[in-house]
Amino acid sequence: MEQSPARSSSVTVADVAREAGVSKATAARVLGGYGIVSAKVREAVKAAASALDYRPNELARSMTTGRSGTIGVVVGDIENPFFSLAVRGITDVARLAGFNVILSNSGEDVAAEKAAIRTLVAKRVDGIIVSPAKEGDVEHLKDIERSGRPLALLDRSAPSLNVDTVIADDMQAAEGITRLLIGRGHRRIAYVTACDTPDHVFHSLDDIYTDSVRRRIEGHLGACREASLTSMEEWVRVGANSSEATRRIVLNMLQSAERPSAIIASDSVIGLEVFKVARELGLTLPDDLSLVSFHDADWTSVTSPPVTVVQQPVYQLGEAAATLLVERLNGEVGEGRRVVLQTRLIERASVGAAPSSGS
Amino acid sequence: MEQSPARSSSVTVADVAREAGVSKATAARVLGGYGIVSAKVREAVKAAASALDYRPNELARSMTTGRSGTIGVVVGDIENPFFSLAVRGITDVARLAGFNVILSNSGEDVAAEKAAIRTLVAKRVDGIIVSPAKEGDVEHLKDIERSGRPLALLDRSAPSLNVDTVIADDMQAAEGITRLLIGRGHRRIAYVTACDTPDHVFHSLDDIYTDSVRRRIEGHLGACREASLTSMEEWVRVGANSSEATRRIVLNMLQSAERPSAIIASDSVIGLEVFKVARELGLTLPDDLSLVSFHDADWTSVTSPPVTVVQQPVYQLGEAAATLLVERLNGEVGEGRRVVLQTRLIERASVGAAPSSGS
DNA sequence: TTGAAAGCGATACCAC
DNA sequence: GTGGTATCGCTTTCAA
Repeated sequence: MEQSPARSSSVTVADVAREAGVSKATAARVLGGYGIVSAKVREAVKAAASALDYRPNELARSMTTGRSGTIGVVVGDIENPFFSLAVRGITDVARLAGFNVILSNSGEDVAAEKAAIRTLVAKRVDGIIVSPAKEGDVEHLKDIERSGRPLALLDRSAPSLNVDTVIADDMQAAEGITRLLIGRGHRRIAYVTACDTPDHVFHSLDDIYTDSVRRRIEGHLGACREASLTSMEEWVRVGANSSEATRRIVLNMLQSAERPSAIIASDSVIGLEVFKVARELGLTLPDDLSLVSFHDADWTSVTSPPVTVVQQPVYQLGEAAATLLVERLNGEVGEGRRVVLQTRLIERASVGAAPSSGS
Repeated sequence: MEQSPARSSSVTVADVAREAGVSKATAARVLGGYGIVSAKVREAVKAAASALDYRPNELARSMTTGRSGTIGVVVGDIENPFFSLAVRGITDVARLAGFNVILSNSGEDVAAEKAAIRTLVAKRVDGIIVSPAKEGDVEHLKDIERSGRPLALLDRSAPSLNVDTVIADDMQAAEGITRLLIGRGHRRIAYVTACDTPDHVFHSLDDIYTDSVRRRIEGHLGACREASLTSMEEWVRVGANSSEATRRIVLNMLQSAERPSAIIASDSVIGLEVFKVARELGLTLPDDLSLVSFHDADWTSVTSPPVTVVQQPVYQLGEAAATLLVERLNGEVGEGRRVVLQTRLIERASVGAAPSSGS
């Protein structure tokens, strides 16, 4: 017992075959679970395998079969509850379908995303799911297709890519929020997002390279136009990509002479920061400031007041992306499919009427 | 351009070698970045490689070198902010050290954990980090060691395993909390944890198979004994492993005749549920109920009142585990090391004096 | 410095 | 049914 081989085992099919007194091919058949073998031989091989403590080498198997049983996932930040929930959806589906997941963080940086994908392809993953940092910069994603591997896009589409894509109806959601706010009398509505521009100022939609973010701003501005509100672009704030940056942006806005009466947060991490800053400044929600956030994060329902949010089907987003990918892996062919999941506005108590002093 | 090979590339070193007019071995040397090659030949090979759009096959490389450049991570639930933050710490360190991460969810189920580890070993990951579901059931973890791969334990130790382990000082943390509560006059202090027992009732410490949880309860009960409080075991509630279960347990306790005046939540997911139930029942924190939660989750600081928590160095826990593992991978040998990271009590406003009606 | 050839551990094709 | 053997793409002696 004591002398169990401390050295890496490396018991191979050949060893098992020898022990069982059969050929390597036969042993491989039972160990690999393919081909036809007599019951008697099968038992003998199995016995030999467990006696030797045989461990299959997936690497070798992958090399001959061409399938690694692994899918690669590249997201912006696994620490963000949005992505960790989506990843949970992906891993659940993957496991059920017999796949493992290699997870990479891009930090929303295209260079890192590129490197991650290069590695994933080198590792011969069977397929890849990515949440592209920039919809315009997708040459590396086309490479995936060229390598013959299926690709699925999560939460963000890329117009130039004809691949399976799963997104939420961000535009309608944003429209809905903005209409709600306008209906309550708000005119000075700020939109805060993590996406950044070179000069950290929003000029036009063309500045926004992250698809889901652009669709949201598009919906928001559309609803504004619809209500004949002009120059609302000035109220769009970009660059909230860390809690410090968000804090700075929000503080700045809220302390200026003409401060917004309502803020839309593009994700729950931003929403949380807005909530903190507002409280720090002694602003009362919703009397002094209205707040709506994307993503029904756990905390949004326990604050005082609880926060009105856009509930996104995050887990399902991951599930759907993984499902589409697995279907491709199982032979599905044809045009890239586009799945749009519905969001739902959950009205809580962070939205109130605009102060009458306004416009 | 149009006729770029749609078929899986499969440009191999042999192809590059041919194109460059050198031997396979030479081409492999420059492509693999090892051995000595003349500058001239190196350039020729590189040119040929990019002309052919050569993509290395890590699988084949791994098979000969024996290293896959991958580490496996098995956690209870990536969706839990505790683990997603720890995983972020792991992936950051791994990436810097040149490793990828294969992520598996065990769902705190030993069978799933076993299966995940089996797969990971089959895939020949270089090392594994796991947060064992049960400290007693670790035969499969010993297997990892037997396979010659380093193993590191995250957040939970296993006495029978002499491997690198990174944990927080849960026992002291729990002691601190309980002393604080007792000092404020509390006598009916409930402890709610996700860990379950066969009959869903806590009898003794031996029931608790998850190391970190046991250390916490141990600290808690120790502080109780210290203050001559007896039968505090009756106030320990197990089985809060889903929001529904937690809700049921907490509702039950809080609606009983003799309800606790303070609750300790073993993680932030439980803490959130306690908060929700308390509010639902119209209980005011901290007047009607005091609450302390483990894990300084984002929401704990924005509630009214904000919640007193044990701040755990979660990201650092992941970082440290990955660092220890990488060191092993780089040749470090010897006894398993044990790293204990300090926690810190963040006093906010969810703890108050016990109602005078008590004992 | 470069080349030829032997593995690594499985699968798969083709006879028997 | 079972066995022999080429093969996958790369690394790694060992000679030249």
